[in-house]
Parts: sequence; structure tokens; C-alpha cells
Amino acid sequence: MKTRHIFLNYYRKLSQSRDGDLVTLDDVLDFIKQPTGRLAVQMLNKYEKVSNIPEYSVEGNELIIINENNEVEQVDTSVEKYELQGDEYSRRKESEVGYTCFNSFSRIGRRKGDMSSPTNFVFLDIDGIGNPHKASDLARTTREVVKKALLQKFDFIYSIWISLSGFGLGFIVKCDAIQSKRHYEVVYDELASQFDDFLMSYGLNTDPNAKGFTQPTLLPYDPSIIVRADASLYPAKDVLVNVNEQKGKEGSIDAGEDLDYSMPLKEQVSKAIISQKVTYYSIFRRYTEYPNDSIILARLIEERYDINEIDYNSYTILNDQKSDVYDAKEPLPVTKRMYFEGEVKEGLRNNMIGLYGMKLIFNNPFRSPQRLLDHLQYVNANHFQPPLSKKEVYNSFIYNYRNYMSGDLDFSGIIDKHVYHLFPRRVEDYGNDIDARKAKQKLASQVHHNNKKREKIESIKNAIILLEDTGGKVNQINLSEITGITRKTVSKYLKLIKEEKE
DNA sequence: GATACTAGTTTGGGCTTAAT
DNA sequence: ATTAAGCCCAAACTAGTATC
Repeated sequence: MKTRHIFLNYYRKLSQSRDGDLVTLDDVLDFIKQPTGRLAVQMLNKYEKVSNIPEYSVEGNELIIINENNEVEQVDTSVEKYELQGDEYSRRKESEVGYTCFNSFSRIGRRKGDMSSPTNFVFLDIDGIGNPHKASDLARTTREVVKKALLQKFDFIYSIWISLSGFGLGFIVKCDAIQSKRHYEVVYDELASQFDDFLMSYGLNTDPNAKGFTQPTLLPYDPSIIVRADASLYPAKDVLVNVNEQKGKEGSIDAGEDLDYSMPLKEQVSKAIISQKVTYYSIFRRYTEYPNDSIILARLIEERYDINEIDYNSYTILNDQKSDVYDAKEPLPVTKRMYFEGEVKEGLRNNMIGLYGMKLIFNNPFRSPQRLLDHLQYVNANHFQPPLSKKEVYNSFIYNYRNYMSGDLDFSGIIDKHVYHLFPRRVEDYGNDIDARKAKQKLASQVHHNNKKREKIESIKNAIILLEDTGGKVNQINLSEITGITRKTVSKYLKLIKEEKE
């Protein structure tokens, strides 16, 4: 599993696991001890790494670079037109957090609107430049220089930002005519070779791993992101002349059709920011003494922790694990899938305790390790016949926990994921019973929408608290604006919330 | 001015098959 | 093995109007 995938998973967990004792401020801060958290902190400028920096000097607006052939190159860096533009930028700036990019990766199945958005842009990535903000002046200047040089040379670059890894630049090329994955890949190759030729003089190159159409799942926080609303279109049509395309797909975009490149991106970004703000707010409003207004997770972590100080191997669990007497504690409210029934007999106990521990760790990143261990001990004491010693359970758990937190052990691939099937999956299991299939879809739809409903009610409740705390007026309009939910829906749920209170 | 109601339209998740 | 496209549904949305 790639780091960005883990990030997404954790990120979701953060917003999901907000019940009961799950998330405290300390838990959130513990978050950054984990690989995911380190990634987040990288986004917050806590890392330093410098590599592949060519020799260069700056004189006024002139940049002088000595490339690998020892040739001297001059670049004019006085480019006013790279100034930030547009309301999209201001929205991003306001958000102060990274946000997820709409994209098929984190989703299952088709989503209306997916088709037009990602295929209009090609996402590329340059790696190995150095630390985004806090690096040496050399790395920082080099990054800025590369950024400007790229913008100057390629007017079809739509946006540039500091990449997710933190050591490079990510950027978007605005294209025409791309209408399929195949198209995307062909255009990507062509663009990558152009960029690579250009980047060679800096000792840099594009990251071939970014070719996957599903890669740009996260756009990291970057206060200096550049969005060029007036970027030109890359004439992908020319590259695609001889590409055979799959035929007969209804709904695909005709090559050459005039597309609105800006709206889907803008709308999605705007939505994501709103929901994230509410989520972050509710976490801190509920679980910390931190006051109202928009406290940003990133900021808080930055203030409270220095990532470089953490020794991953010293992570200890303090409770006494030596006694074999189990002091009864409430088990965690685990999901059905994690719920333990029956007995585990000798021969399977050790495997089971290891696997179950891994699942616990993986699925509960925001619970304290102590709490997870308690639960594991509970399962051992109640379902293992005969129970393993507490010490054994502890050893197994702490080994996995430490190694996972330090990033040395990635067991995400071997544990099973949460996949629920409400009904038989295969269509032949239904035979000709169309009604049964319809019933299945109906129920799936209901389940889904009930979940959405819960989310929305939750977000309205949080918005109410926010308004109360900030002295704003609690009415449907304000609630609608904060949550991004329409007034109509706010109205509907407000009723339910009031009834619930009575 | 804020809220509620109505009817028609759009959206998005879960599931499938098709394509590569 | 992975991902796009197609279909189902109920919920969410839009816009217009009525009522408190």
C-alpha cells in the first residue's frame, strides 16, 4: 500500500472515529507518530532533504545555472504574470488545509462527473528537489527557480504546488481531447519526455510512478500554490492522432469538443474544503479545550510537536502487563466484523492474537495503544481456550505496534479489509428474479442514504455549536452556508434535531 | 424575512459487465 | 488485475410559490 493510500485511510478514520472515547487531543497528536502523520507533517514543512541541486547563482532577475554538461544557462525569472489569480486560489488559501481531490481511486464504481474532471488534466510530479519550506535556502531557491522556469517555458501548465512527498513539485497540464485512460497515458508519456528533456539541466526528472491516472488523490497544502487561470491548452489532439480508441462507449467525450475545464474542479474543491472545515472544527470543539473558530489540525500539530524529536522504538505502554490476572475492562465497541465469537483453541491462538492485533491497529489508528491492548487482552481472556499469558499477548501486540508505527512493518496488505455484501454478489445467484435484484439495489441505496443522512445531521449539529460559540445567528441560511447543505435539507433535518432534543 | 411545501431534476453509492 | 461505463434506486437538490 502506498503512503498516500494509507493517508487517505487514516484521514477517513479521523473523521469517522469520533465516538465515545476514541479521539482525544493526545490521540490526534499521537497520529503524527505514525507513518501517516509523518506524511502530514511533511506537508507542514518539518522535513529536510536536499539532493540533486545543480550549481547556480542569481543576479537580479537573471538565474545562471551550470548544467551537467558544465554549460552555463541563463533564465529570466522576472515573471509578473505568474502572480496568483482567481477565486480558486483564494479559496485554497482560506482553507489552510490540504484537501482531497475528486478522483476515482478512493471510490468504488462510477461516479457521475468523474469522467470529465480527471481526464481534462494531466498530473505530473517532479521528485528529489528538497524540502518544501524549511529546507536550506539552496533547496528552496532551486525549487522556486524550477517552478518559474517551468511556468515560463510551458504555458500550458495550469497549476504548480509542492508535491505530496514534500520533496518535489506537482503540477497540472491543461489538455484538450483526452477522453480515455489510454489517451491519458499516451499524452502523459509525451509530456513527461518533454519535461524530462527540460528538467535534465537541473538534474531532475518527472516521477514515472505518477503516470497512473488515479494518482493525484491528494492535493497537499501549499500556501504558495500557483494557479494560472489563463493557461493555454496542450494540444493533445496532435499526439493522439494515431491512437486507437475503444469504440462505442456512450457518454465519452468527443475529441475536440469544447470543454469547461474549470468548473468541475472548482466545485469539488470548494465542497471538500467546506466539509473539511466542519470536520476539523467538530473534532477540536468536542475533544479539546481549544476554543471556537477554525482551529486547524495542521497548525495545532505544528505547535505542539516536533516530529524530529520522536523515537519510534521507545513507544511504550505503561500498564503493568506482568500479572496474569485480567482486570475486567469494557471491550471496545468493535464492528461486527471485528466482533469475536466462540473459542480459539490451542494451535491457533498465537496466529489469531497476532492477526487480530494487526487488524486492531490498522483499523483503529486513533485509539490509544493502551486501549487496543486492553481490548486484545479482553478477547484473549474471554475467547481463548486456554488464554495465552498476558505477557504473550503484550509481546505480540507491542512488536506489531512499534514496527507499524515506525513504518518498518506494513501489514496492511495481509489483513482483510472491510467489505460488506448485503446480498449475493453474482448476478446468476438471482437467476431471473429481477425483483430480488431490484430489492437488493433498493436496500443498498437505503443503507447508503441513511449513512449520508447521519453525516449531514452530524454536520448540522456541529455548525449549530459553531454558530452558538461565535455568536452567530442559528438559522437555516447560516447553517446551510456553513455546512454546504442546501437550505431545504437543513430545514428537514433541523426538525429531526429539535425532535430529538425534546 | 424566515420557513415550509411541491414537483420535477440531478446526484452518487453499490452493484454489475466490458475493456484493456 | 484494474478501471471505466451502465443501471438501479432513494435522497438531495432546484426553483417556484405559499405561509407564518
